[in-house]
Amino acid sequence: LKTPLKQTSTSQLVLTERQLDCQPLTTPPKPKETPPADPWTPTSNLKMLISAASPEIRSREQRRQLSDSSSEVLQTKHCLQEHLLGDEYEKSQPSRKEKSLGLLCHKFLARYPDYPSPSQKSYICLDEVTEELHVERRRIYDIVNVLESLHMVSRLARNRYVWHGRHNLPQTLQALKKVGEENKYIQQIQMIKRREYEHEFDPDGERNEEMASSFGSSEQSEMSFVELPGVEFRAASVNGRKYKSLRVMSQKFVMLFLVSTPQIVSLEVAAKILIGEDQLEDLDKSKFKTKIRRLYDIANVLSSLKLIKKVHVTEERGRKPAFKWTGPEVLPNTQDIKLEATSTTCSPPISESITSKEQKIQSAPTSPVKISASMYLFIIFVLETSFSLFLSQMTAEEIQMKCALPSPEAVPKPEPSQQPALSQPLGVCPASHSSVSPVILPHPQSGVSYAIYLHHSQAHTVTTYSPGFMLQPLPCANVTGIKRNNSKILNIITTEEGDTQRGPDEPTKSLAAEERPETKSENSSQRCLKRSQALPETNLIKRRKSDEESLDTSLTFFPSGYLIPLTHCTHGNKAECSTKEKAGVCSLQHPAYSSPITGVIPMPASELKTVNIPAFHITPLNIMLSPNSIAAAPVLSNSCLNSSSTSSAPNPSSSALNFMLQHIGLIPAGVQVPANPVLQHVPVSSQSENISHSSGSTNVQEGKVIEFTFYSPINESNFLFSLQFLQPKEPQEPQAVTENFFRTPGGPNTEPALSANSDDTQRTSQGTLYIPQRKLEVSED
DNA sequence: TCCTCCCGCCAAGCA
DNA sequence: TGCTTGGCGGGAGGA
Repeated sequence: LKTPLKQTSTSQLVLTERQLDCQPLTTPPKPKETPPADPWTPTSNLKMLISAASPEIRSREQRRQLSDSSSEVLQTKHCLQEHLLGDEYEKSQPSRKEKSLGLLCHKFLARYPDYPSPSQKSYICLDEVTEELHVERRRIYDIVNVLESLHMVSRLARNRYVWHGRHNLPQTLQALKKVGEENKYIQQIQMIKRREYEHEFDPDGERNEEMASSFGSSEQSEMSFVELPGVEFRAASVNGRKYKSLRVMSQKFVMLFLVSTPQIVSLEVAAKILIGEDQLEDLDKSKFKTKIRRLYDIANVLSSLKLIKKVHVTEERGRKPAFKWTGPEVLPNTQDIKLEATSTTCSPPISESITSKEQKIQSAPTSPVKISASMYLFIIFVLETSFSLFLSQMTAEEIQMKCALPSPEAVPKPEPSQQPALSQPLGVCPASHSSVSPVILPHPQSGVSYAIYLHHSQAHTVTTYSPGFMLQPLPCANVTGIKRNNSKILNIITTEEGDTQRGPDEPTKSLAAEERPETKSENSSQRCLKRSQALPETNLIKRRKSDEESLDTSLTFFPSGYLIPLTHCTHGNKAECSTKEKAGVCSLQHPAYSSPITGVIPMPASELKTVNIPAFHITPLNIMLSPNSIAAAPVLSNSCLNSSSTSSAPNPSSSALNFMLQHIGLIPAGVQVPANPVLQHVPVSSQSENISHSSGSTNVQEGKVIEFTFYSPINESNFLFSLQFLQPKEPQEPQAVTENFFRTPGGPNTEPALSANSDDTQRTSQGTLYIPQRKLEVSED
C-alpha cells in the first residue's frame, strides 16, 4: 500500500481529513468533532520551532498561551486555504518536515513540565494526546517508548502513562552507562570501525566470522530493558518483543553515546551493533535499513529532548550522519567515587576484587596520572597487533635467520634460586597449547578479558599471586641491564568476559590458580584462535591463515603473542619448545636479563606499491619494561627489524591508530583514519591538550610531538609514549620506512636506553607512535 | 541519487 | 473478541 496522497479538498485539517478518508483507522474514532486547537499548520509548527529554540518559553503555560493567542490567526489562515486552489493548498500543507516525529515530540513535551512536582503526578492519556496533537496513536507510541526508555514516563495501564519528567534522567543515564560498559560497547564500536577499514581492502574478508567472534557473548550480554528502582516497567508486550523493542533500542543507542569518547556515534555503527546483537549472521541490507529507520525515530525523540544533536562526520569515504551527545555528563556514581577515594588514600590489598579494581580504574578517567582503561586496552591492542603482523609475515626460517637467535638448547637454564631476581626471559612460545597454561587478564573498563597462556612451567609462578587479581607486580628486580631478544612469548587471546559461556574444557575460568593440562587438543587451539579473532584485524587472520603453509603448524594456532616479562617466572624447559622454538623463535639469548621490547609492524611489499609514503606507523618502539612489569609488547628486536629490509616494511595499522586517536580524544569516535596515508598538513590539534589521562609530562613540542605518560593499573608502572606527527616532505624509499620504524629517543637504530627508573614508583616504558597528519572534521548541521 | 523518516499494515499481546 | 501496542518496511519528500 502506498502512502495516501495528499488531498486537495477543502477546509478541515489535513490529518482530520485523512483520518476520515482512510478506513479503517488504527486510531479510535473521536467521540466528537471539535475544532482543532493546535492543528498541523506551518504556523503552528513555526511556533513549535521557536519554542524549541528557546528553552525559556518551553514551559507548558507559555506554550498554551502561544497556542491560544495564535488560534485566531490560524483560523484565518484556514479560511484562506479554503479559497486556495488545489495546488496552492497542497503547497500550504504541512510539509513532511513539519510533521516530523521530532516536532511532534516537541509538542508532546510541551504538554508536561520538565520537572513535575513529585506530589502532583501528571498522567498521560494516549487518547487525549492523540486527539490534541492530531496524530495517530502509532506516532505517540514511538515517542512514549523512547521516553519510557529514559524513565521519563512509565506505563500505568492501557492508554495510561505517568509523566516523570527529567527527575529520573541522571539516574537512568548513569545506569545506562554502566550497562553499556558492561556490555563492552566500546570494543564493539572499535571492532566495527576496524572491520570497516579492513573491508575496504578486503571486501571478501571473513567479516562475519570475526564479527561473530567479537559479538560472541552478545547473547549473554543482551540485556532487556534497563530498569530503575522505583520505576516500574509495565510494557504491554514486554515479554514477546522486548529484544526488538524501541525502548531497548533506545537505551542501547544512548549507551553508545555514554561509553564513547568523544560522544559521537554514527548511525551506521549503532545499527551494526544493534543488528549484531540480534542476529549477526543475517546481516542483510534490509535489516540494516530497518535498524537505521528505527534509529532515526529514536534520534528524533532524543534530539527533541536535547540529549543528542545531529552532526556529520567527514572521513575519507565521505560524509556520514552521526549524532553527538549533548545531554548531561554522566558522572561515576557515588560508589565509584568512593572506591576511587579509597584507592588514592591507601593501597588496596592484592586480594581486592576484580570488580573493585575495575571500578577504581573506571572512576579515574581524568586522573592526571593514571591511564584510562581505554588507553590501557589500546596498548594491549597495539602490541598485539604488532606482533600478530610480525608473526603473520615472517616464516620461521626468516625469524631464525634474521633474528639469529640462539636455540633454546644454547641457553643455559637459570638456576631456580636466581629466578626471583631475574627478569623473565621471553621468547616466542610454541604454538602448541599443550604447554601453556591460561590465566585471565581482565580488562578494567570494558570487560574484555585477555587470556594469557603461560608456559606450563610458568603457571605456578602466577598461582602465587592473589586469585582475586591475578597479575600483580612484584617488587622491582635488581635490573642491571636490558638486552633485546630475551623474550619468551606468552600467548594472549582475547575473550569475552562472560566465562559462563565457556565450555568446561575451556580454561580461562580458572583464573591464575589453574594450570592448563599438559596436553591440549588441536581443537582447543582452534577455539583459541577463533576467540582471538575478536581483536586482531581480519586481514591479519587471513594473512595468518595464508601463511600457515609456510609457517610451522605449531604457529598455525598461535593466536597472538605478547612478550610479558614476568619476574619470578621460570622459563620453559626444553620440552616445551616445539620445533618452532628450535627454529629460533623461542630462543633465549640471555636469561639473566629482562626483555626490552621493541615492536614492529611489517608491511608487505605489495602494500608498499600503493603506499609509498609512511604516513604513520604505530610502533611501540623500544618499549622498555622494567623486569617486574607485567605488560604486553610485541616481540621483535631491532636487529630483526633492521634486517627485515624492504621485504617487510611497516604496515600502518590503521585500526590500532584509530583506536588510539579516538581514545585520547584526538579524533572523534566516528572518525577513522584510513590506512592509506594521505599527507595533509594539519597542525597538532589543541585537543592534544585534552589528553586528560596524560601525566604532567604531557607536552607539545613545536606542534609536532606529544609525549605522554600513562599508568598501567595492573603493574602499576608508568609508560612513556610519544606521538610524533610526521609530515614527510618527499616520498621515501621503503628502506627509509624501515629506518624510521626504529626511531627511538636516541635516534634511529639506537640502542634503547634502559628506562627502568631507579625509583620503583616511576618505572617507565617508552614507545613512539607516528601519527599521520590528517584532516578530520565533524560538522554540525 | 541518496538520505530521512512518515505512514500504516498487521501481528502479538492484553483486558 | 476487540482493542492496544509496536515491529516493520514501502515509498514519499527533501537535500
